[in-house]
Amino acid sequence: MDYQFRETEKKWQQYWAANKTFKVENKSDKPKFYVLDMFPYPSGAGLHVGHPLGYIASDIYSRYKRLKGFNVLHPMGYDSFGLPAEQYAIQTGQHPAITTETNINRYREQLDKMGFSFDWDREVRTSDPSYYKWTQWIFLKLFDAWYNNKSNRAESIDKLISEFEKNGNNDISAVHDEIENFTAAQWKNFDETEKSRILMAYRIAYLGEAYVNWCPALGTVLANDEVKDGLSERGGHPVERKLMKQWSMRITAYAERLLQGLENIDWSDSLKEAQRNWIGKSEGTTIRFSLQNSDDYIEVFTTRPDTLFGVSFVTLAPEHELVDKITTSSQRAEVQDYVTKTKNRSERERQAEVTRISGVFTGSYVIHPFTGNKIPVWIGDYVLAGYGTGAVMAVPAHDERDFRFATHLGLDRPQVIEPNITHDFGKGSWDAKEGKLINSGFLNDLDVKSAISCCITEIEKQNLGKGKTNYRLRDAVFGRQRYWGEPIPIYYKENIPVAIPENELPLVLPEVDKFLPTETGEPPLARAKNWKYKNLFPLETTTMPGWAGSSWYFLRYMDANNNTSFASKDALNYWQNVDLYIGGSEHATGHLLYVRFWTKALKDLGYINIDEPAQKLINQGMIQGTSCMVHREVATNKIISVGLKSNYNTTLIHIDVNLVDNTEVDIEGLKKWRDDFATAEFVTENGKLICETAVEKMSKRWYNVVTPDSICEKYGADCLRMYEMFLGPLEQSKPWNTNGIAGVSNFIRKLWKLYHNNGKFEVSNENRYKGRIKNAS
RNA sequence: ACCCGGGUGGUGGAACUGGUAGACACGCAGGACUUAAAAUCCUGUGGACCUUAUACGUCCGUGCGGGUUCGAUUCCCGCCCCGGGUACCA
Repeated sequence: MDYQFRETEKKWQQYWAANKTFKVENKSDKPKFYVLDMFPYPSGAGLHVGHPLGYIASDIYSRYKRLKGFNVLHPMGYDSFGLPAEQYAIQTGQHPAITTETNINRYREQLDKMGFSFDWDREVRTSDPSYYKWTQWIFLKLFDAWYNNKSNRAESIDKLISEFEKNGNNDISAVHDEIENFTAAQWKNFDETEKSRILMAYRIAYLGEAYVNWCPALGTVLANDEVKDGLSERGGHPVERKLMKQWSMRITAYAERLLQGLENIDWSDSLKEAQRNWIGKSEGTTIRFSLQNSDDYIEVFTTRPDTLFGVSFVTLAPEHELVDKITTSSQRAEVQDYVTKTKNRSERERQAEVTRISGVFTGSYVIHPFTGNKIPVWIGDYVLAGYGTGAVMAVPAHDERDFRFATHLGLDRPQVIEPNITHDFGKGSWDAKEGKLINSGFLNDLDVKSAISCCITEIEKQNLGKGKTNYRLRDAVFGRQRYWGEPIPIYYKENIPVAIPENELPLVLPEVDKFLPTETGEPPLARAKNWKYKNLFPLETTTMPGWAGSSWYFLRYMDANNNTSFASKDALNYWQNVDLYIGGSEHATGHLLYVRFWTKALKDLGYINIDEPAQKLINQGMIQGTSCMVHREVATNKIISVGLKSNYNTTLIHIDVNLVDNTEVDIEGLKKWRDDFATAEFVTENGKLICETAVEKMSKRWYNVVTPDSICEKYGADCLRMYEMFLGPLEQSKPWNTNGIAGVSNFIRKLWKLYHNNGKFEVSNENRYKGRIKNAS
């Protein structure tokens, strides 16, 4: 008799569920251990075999830790707000809540089959009002907070207001948007609108302005992904870069702490490196270039003030606010033409296509602060509005992008650094921070490093600018022009944004007739009947982004059913933070930065006492699909086995990977699978049709999706779990290939047989080898 | 374009700090057992050459091209290909 995995697995899965074997308490004499998986977005396609890889690893570790005497928190839930459900709703009219519920049920069924030891009593769903109530609550806490540079933490906005009342904002050192100075007396005289505007410049969750890809025809904002050559991918409508009011999060206030915090956590070096690069700390200085015949100036940020004497032009981003102002009448037509063309290309395209250099002269000049020379001001789309000041001082001899721009447009490339090795300045720039300064006035003969500090000192002395640390990290836009997300708990009283009192949360997502923007381009929530606070004040119509709910879910698991707080103090104190976090590396700079940010902010405000969400993190690799393709003769319906393909002129057709055993195609199955194969003629080798294989992303499109259910059905959950672990190092990406699974299945059967005789469990102390092997011990 | 990974037999992969490349396993082939099959056990298994066949032996081989070294999968330089990310996919 063989191992009957179906009965055995079913029996134990039912036992675990009935006895709540994996339910965990928030109190225990045992030491705690928190093992967390990145929770899934419940998509309509269900789980494929790639998804559970991390769950299997974490489940094994959880079980191990339990056996080692730990009280293990190992929960699971769903990141259930998101675009696909909304997109589906737009197409079918089906409410996203219904699709989401269906998908979750399917996920749960699949997860249960795999025998995970989750404590399902702690399940969370980000789209559930009992959950997003607290997401909204956290939003309000961040709305009522500002970042005090003196204490280096977020503090309550009340403290800031009382400081304004006492001393105005002169003594305040905060991370904030640009704001004029005012005294206590002035503050007291400001009206509500003015006070609101000023406070908004300080709040951590704030209504600010940000550039977005606005598509008037679709009435919505698009991701860079959805924009191609200034047109929307869907429909091909024009898209414009537009400065729009947007709820945002002042994550930049935490740039330095997010950087420093990496030192104390056990995450992979590559992941830390990715976060460091994303934060992009660079030290340099601002410099103002006065415009000729004008009081205006252009401010640039540079990390290379040593090359200041090598500036041969200044380049503005097409979106720069001065573009319109400084363009001379003779250049106006050309500039306008260029600006409309380029500023609507996505940032991605602008950076990616370095071969497509373009720029246009504004007609204006700035004055070099040290030489007094006239320097032309250009517009170029390689300069991004969102980074630094949206303007660069171009030093073509010592910056590669400036070099390309200058060469293309025939501009000067004055050399100011003499490299210590020979370098052909006709062929490229010398970017290295090495060499001796020449042609640089007071900087001559200095090495690069001393020149940098010397120049900053001089710039500050002459009040031309200020030494500054710049971060590439930008504040995170927090509003989305979408339906299926958390409503932002804000209403407008005479255009002043006001927080909804926290005891009135949750602000529940309203019903709408269609999941589309209104005719006037307002987000879908504007369609809701009477979307007003107290029937009077209009409510915010944008919703929160996908990362809102996932930025704190690890805390909710600690006390998932708490109605009076996001989690009790006791639970928070007991569980602290995640000991082992497993998830995909695609979240390296999104989710994993945001969750660290919220953790630090919540700590500052006194709600938790941990500084980092996860002590150890492992990125499981992605499991790719193995696609199968058959050869079909061009213009006929002959399917050719691989070995014979050289006799024919063929194209490759993807076929369902489930119809293939190794590389042999199940012809009868193929005929049933799609009509065009039913009538096809098959040219086989020894009666077999052999196909080609290729490694591709696992996706419906390539017919290479293998579901865990089908594997569990055929081989059992233990076999699936063991096989996935056997596939190779957890961190590495690897293609799924069902071929090897028989070996694991055999192993499990052998193991079972070792302890069973005629289907009965049998273990004895007798020496199995007694009398069979000489000198057996 | 930029940032982070990866590329080793038919397959998954191993090789620790520069020291016998291919551990371990899957698959495949041959054999034993069996009426037969399954299961189990044993043997072989990077490629080419030499050889009747073995043994012995020779050459090539870790994406490509160079370099450093007595010695390179490992270190350096320059490329190619694949995956992920690039801020409104999650």
